[in-house]
Amino acid sequence: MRISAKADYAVRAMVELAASASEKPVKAERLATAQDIPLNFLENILGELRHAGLVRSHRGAEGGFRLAKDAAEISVADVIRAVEGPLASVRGAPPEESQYNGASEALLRVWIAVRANLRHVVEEVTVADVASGKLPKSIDKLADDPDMWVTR
Amino acid sequence: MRISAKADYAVRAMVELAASASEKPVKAERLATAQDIPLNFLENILGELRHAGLVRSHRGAEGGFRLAKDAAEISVADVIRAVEGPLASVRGAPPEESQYNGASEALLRVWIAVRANLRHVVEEVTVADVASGKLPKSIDKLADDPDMWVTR
DNA sequence: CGTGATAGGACTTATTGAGTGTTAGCGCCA
DNA sequence: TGGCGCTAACACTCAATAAGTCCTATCACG
Repeated sequence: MRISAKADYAVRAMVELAASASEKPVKAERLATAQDIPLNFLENILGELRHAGLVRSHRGAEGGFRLAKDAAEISVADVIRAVEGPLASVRGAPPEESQYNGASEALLRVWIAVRANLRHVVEEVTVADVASGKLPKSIDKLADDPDMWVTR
Repeated sequence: MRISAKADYAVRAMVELAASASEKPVKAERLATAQDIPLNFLENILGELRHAGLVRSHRGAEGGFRLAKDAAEISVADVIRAVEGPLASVRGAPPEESQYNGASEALLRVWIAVRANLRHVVEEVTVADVASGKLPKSIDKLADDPDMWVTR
């Protein structure tokens, strides 16, 4: 039920990369200062993103990172999965692996529904959407409800 | 993005309490065996639920726990908040407290949308719903999509 | 008054988030 | 062509939190 710092940083770094979209690689340090992320921690994250095939890296003086594919092809969910593993796990494992006895049998369906709603958001929004500031209509609609801006 | 063991256990304990709905209090040990929860950890959780005013406890030979109010008046969100604090935080703080620079400005709206969709599920489902196995239609609809049952 | 139950800490242990330091590869330039 | 400054890559530490255990006081009822 919480979005980790790692996931937040990873998405922000990807968005920044998308915004600096040229053929020249972007240095990790520039990403760090632009998005206010601890540099060393960011390098860790970039390593995982590279491992997942979301970014390409280049060493040397003119080195840095660039997106491995078009920003519009990368969803927020892809980024989160790359650094955090599966979305919406229960006790660290996929919901369907848990055993629910008797009275709480229906709880599994609740967790599945939570996951479904979560996916609807993060799978639909792409890195390019965030970078351009233009979110899909259905997402904007959710975020426009003033009730959702209060902490409860 | 994960449901903690504590939250899962707490909801299951509440559901079990709702299902054993008589005037007699239910002993912690019975809840533990029925829902397969470590007894000592469960006692911790029940303490927090009591503190939040969701359950009433009774000591002594005929003691145990019972719901403090009607099961239909208690949402899953209430239970989770009692043991975990606010739903859907970003880096441990409410999303609206984070600062998003430049390119990632729209990201805040994404996290708000995530929170909104999360709330729609857990605020709507009550402990009574789960105990009876009859979830609200909108939730059932989400859980019926076979796509949502695969881990991705 | 004694049995059986909750109350509620204090105390391990494991996991993971967060951050640091070191190593090794690349490209330029002398 | 050989070294030097730049970069990513990787291994590692530290801290916080989650998960689970254990112990002792306290209370209620028969």
